[in-house]
Amino acid sequence: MIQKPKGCNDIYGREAKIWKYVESVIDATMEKYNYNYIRTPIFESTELFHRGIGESTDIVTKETYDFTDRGGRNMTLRPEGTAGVCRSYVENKMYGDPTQPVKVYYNGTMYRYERPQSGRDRELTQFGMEVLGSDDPLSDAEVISLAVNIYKMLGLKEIKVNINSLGDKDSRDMYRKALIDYFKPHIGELCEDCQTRLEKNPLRILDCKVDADNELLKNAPKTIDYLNDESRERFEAVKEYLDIMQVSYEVNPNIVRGLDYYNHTVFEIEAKVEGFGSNNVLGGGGRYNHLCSEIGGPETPCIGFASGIGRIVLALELEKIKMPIVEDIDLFLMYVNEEEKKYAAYLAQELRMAGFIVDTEYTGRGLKGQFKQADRLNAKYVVVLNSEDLNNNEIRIKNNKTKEEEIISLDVLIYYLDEQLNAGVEDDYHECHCGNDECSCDGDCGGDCHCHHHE
RNA sequence: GCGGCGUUGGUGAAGUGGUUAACACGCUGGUUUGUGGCACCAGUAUGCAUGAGUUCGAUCCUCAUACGCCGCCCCA
Repeated sequence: MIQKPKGCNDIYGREAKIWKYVESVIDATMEKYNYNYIRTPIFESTELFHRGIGESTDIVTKETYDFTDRGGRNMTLRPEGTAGVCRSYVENKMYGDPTQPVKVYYNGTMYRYERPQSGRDRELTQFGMEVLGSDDPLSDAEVISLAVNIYKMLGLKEIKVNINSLGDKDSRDMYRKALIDYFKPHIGELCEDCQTRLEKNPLRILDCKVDADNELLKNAPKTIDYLNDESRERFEAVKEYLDIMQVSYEVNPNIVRGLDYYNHTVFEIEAKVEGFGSNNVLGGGGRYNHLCSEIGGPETPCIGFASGIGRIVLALELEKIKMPIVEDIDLFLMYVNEEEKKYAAYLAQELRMAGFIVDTEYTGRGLKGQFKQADRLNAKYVVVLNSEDLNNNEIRIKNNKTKEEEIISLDVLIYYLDEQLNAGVEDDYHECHCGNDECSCDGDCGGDCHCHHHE
């Protein structure tokens, strides 16, 4: 049997409906913040990622899907979204648009050649946003608040923002040096991995799980202490805007992010979810003021965020969060003989065009099997087509919940269905997903609740 | 890239070196020749991830490969 490639997934059925719902919330929230959808290629020149992300880490050298196309060009399946967006910004000269900054969001598949494990696939779907062309701390705060609000609109509770600042290039270099100086005399007390990290990527030692309880780590120099005045003021401004926007956060000096291109603000957002394990980070991002110039564009200050949709879907399911997913149909059309089947074909079309969700029988089941099928599909109404009725211009329609059957004129079928189906529409149709326990909208906000502003 | 464990019908799964691979759900048909969801009856894997080997004989033992889960590395 042909199997799907390692680390890839088929998403279908109920899970697919959850995905579409999550994506619809993302779209709606992005729209409110005035971020425009952008689609960039799934593969790009290998060079884009090498220059953008940096050669230093393992990431680019061995963890991407590289291939040579028939023209001999070196291509790479995108491992993340930011580089492609920056390339597009530069190539399309968006820096010339009068409406700076450029605010965009994407949602697409990324590819990483890694050994799959919990919460980590080779093909994954991420959404993210980027603000290109602003160094204003307000844009940092806005990106963070937007990310938080998407999670909240989805109904996730206990969202925690961890924020840190790496400072500008000077601050970062100073800090890196300070870290090496600090750890070097104690190198023997670190785990094996950290000993190699010391030269390669000293910042990551702070993230180490093995040495997490090591006193050495707890007393290590903090990025914040090495910020120069300008960087420090900038970080304070970001935090102030977050306060004003009523986004709660925690300064966590161990957040460093893996990539070279980050500076100033870096952050990760985690959710406390039962069953999520230690790997509970939903997404993260940061400021990257030099990436655009690195790939040949003008120096452009940017900030962005990215988050895996698969993990969000998993979190929603684990938390058993109610979602407005349609899992039933309006009407199931049943028939027995060929004449009735033909009428079913005609009627299904008519009703669908009139706006109803209609299904019928395609596998030759008997009437008994068709009733079972109607139940499996959660049909609200069933119709058993009958030649005699049809000759009398009549049709039997049965409420599949109350089991009451009525014989009505074919001419009023659409009107009848419309009336019946919309009768109970006032019921608890919308669940409020603002994520605020104190919310008083009682679900009548139509999914459009802004009550989290009153927290 | 390294390591541990796993893979049995549509599904959940039991099982054993030896002839018919349990049980349950589901599905199909019948009892009921066009109004079901109950009940009863019947049918439903020449097949136990794939390939090779050991053996008189392999789903079971060995090895390899693929995929999965979980760690490590790395984490965008």
